[in-house]
Amino acid sequence: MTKESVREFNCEKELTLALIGGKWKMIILWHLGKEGTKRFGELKRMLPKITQKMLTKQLRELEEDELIHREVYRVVPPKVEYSLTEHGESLIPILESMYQWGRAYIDTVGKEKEDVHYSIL
Amino acid sequence: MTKESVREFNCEKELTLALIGGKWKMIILWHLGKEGTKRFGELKRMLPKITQKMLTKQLRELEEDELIHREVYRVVPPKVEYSLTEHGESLIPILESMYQWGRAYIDTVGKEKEDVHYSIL
DNA sequence: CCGCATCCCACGTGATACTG
DNA sequence: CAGTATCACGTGGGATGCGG
Repeated sequence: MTKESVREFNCEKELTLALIGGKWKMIILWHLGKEGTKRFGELKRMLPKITQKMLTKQLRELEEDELIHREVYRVVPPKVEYSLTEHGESLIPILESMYQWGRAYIDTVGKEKEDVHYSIL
Repeated sequence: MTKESVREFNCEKELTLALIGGKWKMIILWHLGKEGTKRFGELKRMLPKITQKMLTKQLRELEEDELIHREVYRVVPPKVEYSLTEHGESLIPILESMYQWGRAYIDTVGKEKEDVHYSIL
């Protein structure tokens, strides 16, 4: 992830998956895409169940991969804003497709299987 | 995954991610989508680095999620064929998008960062 | 307000050997 | 040929507390 790392994949789509596959990454990108620039605390409030450590980690990785931009304002109290980069923006249509595919899947498969429940928080 | 399970997600796209997120699932779906029905052994040969156990596990989960169909022929030696279901087919365009996004990403970001290497096997 | 350090556990994945 | 069964391990992720 940092210096001199090598990422191996069977196919380019696995690279894509690796970049958005973190537990909170898609939803972070989603919020930044739909609502624009957000402060750290705002994101934290939007994702009630995330811990500070995880939010920080996911944001750092997204930044490292150049999907989001991190703007630090040297003031007290500290203020940090996050926004999508061009690469991040270009990912939104894919997330949109995944969102719609998921909805359709629940509507059909979700109904027939009483033993599996999909809970959207 | 099996009986009386509950899957929790922040959003529908996380469900989609959960279904294709296994280490070998996308590439299995990809091959079945591009080349049609395949036998167990054929898939194994296409994914040289996968173990039998993992191939079996990924196939079982894909079947459980109704993305692929498993056809068993009661003959000796055994013969089992796998193919995409309708749900599986409908996923291919998304995989296609992810493939193309990954290619574009490597072409731009991949060039500028000498310290990270993306190796497509 | 934002982030780092530490400890810890669960789970996904892998290596290997055996079977109808 | 197409699977099970066992054992083992790394790491992604969670809880908690400190720091500038």
